[in-house]
Amino acid sequence: MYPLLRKNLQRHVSLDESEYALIESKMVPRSVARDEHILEPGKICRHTYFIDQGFLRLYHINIKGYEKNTLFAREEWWVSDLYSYHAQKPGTYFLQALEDTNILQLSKKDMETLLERIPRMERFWRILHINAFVAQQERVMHMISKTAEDRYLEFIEKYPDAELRISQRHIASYLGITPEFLSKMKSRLKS
Amino acid sequence: MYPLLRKNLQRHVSLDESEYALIESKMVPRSVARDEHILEPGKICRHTYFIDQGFLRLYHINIKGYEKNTLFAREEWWVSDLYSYHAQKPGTYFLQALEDTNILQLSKKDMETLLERIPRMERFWRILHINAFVAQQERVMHMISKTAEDRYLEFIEKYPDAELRISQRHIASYLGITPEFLSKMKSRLKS
DNA sequence: CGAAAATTTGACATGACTCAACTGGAGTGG
DNA sequence: CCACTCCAGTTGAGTCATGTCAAATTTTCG
Repeated sequence: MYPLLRKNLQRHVSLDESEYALIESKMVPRSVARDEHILEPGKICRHTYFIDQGFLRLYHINIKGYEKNTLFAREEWWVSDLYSYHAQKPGTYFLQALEDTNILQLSKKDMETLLERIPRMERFWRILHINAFVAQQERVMHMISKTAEDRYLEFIEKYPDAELRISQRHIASYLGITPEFLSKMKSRLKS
Repeated sequence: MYPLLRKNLQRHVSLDESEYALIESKMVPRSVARDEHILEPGKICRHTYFIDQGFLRLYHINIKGYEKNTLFAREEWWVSDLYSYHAQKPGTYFLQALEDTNILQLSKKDMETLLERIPRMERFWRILHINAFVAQQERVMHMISKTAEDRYLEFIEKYPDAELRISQRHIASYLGITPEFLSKMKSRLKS
């Protein structure tokens, strides 16, 4: 049914057919138009999302009123406002589609069911969150020890298609710099 | 045996006596002198550590040769070079005691055993890593959207005892600024 | 007490931001 | 097919936040 989802699950755990079927039965497909918001601050994040096709950004608005991208998510990524989802309390993030996107959503309640009925799912989520934590930790490390230029170069190396799919101002916001400064950096790099 | 460990486990899962006993049997106490290193880059992180008493820092050395603190860990925290521990590949971090410290260490192999014999442990680690991820994500958010001064004020509010236990240059490194600049900021804040 | 390390202070340098003007597509409607 | 608007991106001048380096001072600890 959802080959990309299977592939993703198989990365970390092996499941039998009936387990796959159960998981797939809980995943609700949904299509989201470009620019549409899936999540807004103050609301409780009731689902976690698996991206089958497309591109999302998780962002917040800082004290000065600027949008700041916390995280991009592409095909085969899971995304949600994890605090809000886990605690079922109002969240702080926006989640928005940057392209027309197809997601599979899993409610908190169905997640609990899956965790009860398929114990290996605990393992899957544990590993997923370990990886997510490691990635965030690395990003913190880069923020505190690298210059904006290094961070940019690393970003385009790590996500080679990013410049095609994400506008420059979103990349700048992700890197923690202004779009103007990114533009200047790029022209400096070219020469 | 280890009341703090029990308290920590109870935060997220409920276990029976025999399960506690099994867990405690795998935790190996170890004391670490101030300034001693538990972990160094290039080595495989073979244990995860629970801090019973004391204070550690996880840090790395950046391209310019400066130490950069990625994370502080105090009593009741679990810490390791998570990537290295999980993948059992050479890591990139130093882990060092900032005070005389008592830790309980759990080897990767014993961890696997615990996960097999106490399925609820998967849940425990999943939740722990969700929380860790959320905390790191928040830190990234602060790095990209707040000034150094705001980050400092937030830091001392969040860790009121930090200034007593951690030297200023370590705090500066954690915040991503130089010790000199932190010093200037503090004198500005006083007036 | 004395040496080494941590912190403070100051002068100067630079990375990164702000604001405003300009350029150059990508739609949209006539 | 043109004129128009609307963004995103570029460029430049001036400014502010933070870094660098070196010297002075204080604290820590053997």
